[in-house]
Amino acid sequence: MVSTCPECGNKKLTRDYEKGEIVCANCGLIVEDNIADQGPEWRAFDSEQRNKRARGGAPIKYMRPDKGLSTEIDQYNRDARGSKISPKKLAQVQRIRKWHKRASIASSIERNLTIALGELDRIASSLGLSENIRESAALLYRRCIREELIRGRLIESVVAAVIYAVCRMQSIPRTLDEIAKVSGIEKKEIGRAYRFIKRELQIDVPLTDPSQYVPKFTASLKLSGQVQEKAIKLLRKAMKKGLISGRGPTGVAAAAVYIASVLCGERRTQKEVADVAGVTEVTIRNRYRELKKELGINIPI
DNA sequence: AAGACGAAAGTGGTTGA
DNA sequence: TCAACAACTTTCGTCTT
Repeated sequence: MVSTCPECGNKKLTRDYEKGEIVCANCGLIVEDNIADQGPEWRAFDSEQRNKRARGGAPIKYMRPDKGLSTEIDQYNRDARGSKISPKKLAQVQRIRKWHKRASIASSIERNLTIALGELDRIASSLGLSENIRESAALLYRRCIREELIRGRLIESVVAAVIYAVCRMQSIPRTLDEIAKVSGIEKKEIGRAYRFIKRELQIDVPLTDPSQYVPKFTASLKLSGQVQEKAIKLLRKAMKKGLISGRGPTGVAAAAVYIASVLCGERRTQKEVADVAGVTEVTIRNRYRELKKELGINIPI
């Protein structure tokens, strides 16, 4: 995300979520467009959701827990005139204080969930994830709250991490890059939150199988199903030879798709494949070299 | 002229002391 | 907390089609 105007160097940028633009407040240059609205999702599909969501309030970025919204009963045991209160009253005040605090905690969890579920829904929609995935993600997020893993972390980054984990567990992996793009959270941050919750909740997330990326790549490159099958077959063989451990799964998948496209006479350039896979040509070449060597593939021109 | 190839240097993250 | 390390990227020169 840009923070200064490239035109005049001004640091004051205005976000216009209606138009989806970030505008320099000084010179009016549109610094970025098509930005994601990070505000909450207001749609409600049933009465339970409506109760949770329709409460209104400011968009996420302005919503800081307790910022000027909550009250607290102070610690000085005085009444409004400043004189000490009786022991009997004192006990009552202490009781009230205790419950007041508990109630605020409960409502802060509520509030947290409201924001988180909205964000979850938004990200899931942008990524085109199924209802099933959303449910699992929501469940996992609730576990995070229960285990108090959110404290000190941005809600959004935990949500993004949860989605990343669930996608992998359900074998429809999304890259950290994709999630970073739609969530507006840095990849680094999501990865950190992901590792953290994985460790704390002791959840088992399987290694990403590169062939899971193949259909996505072949589709964006408009390659036939034949190429897709070929690529997956190549990956099967590669896996048996232990060629994929420690490698980025997208790079391996990209190389397989590239090779398959050549073998099937539907050649795509390395650059084209690299672009849809989100890796560089060099990486494709490196994986391609390894695959070629180990599998004894000879490329007919 | 465009694409493929690979060497070399740089980057960001993980790991183990 | 720091250094070593592997994977990946960037950049660039050369070769091939």
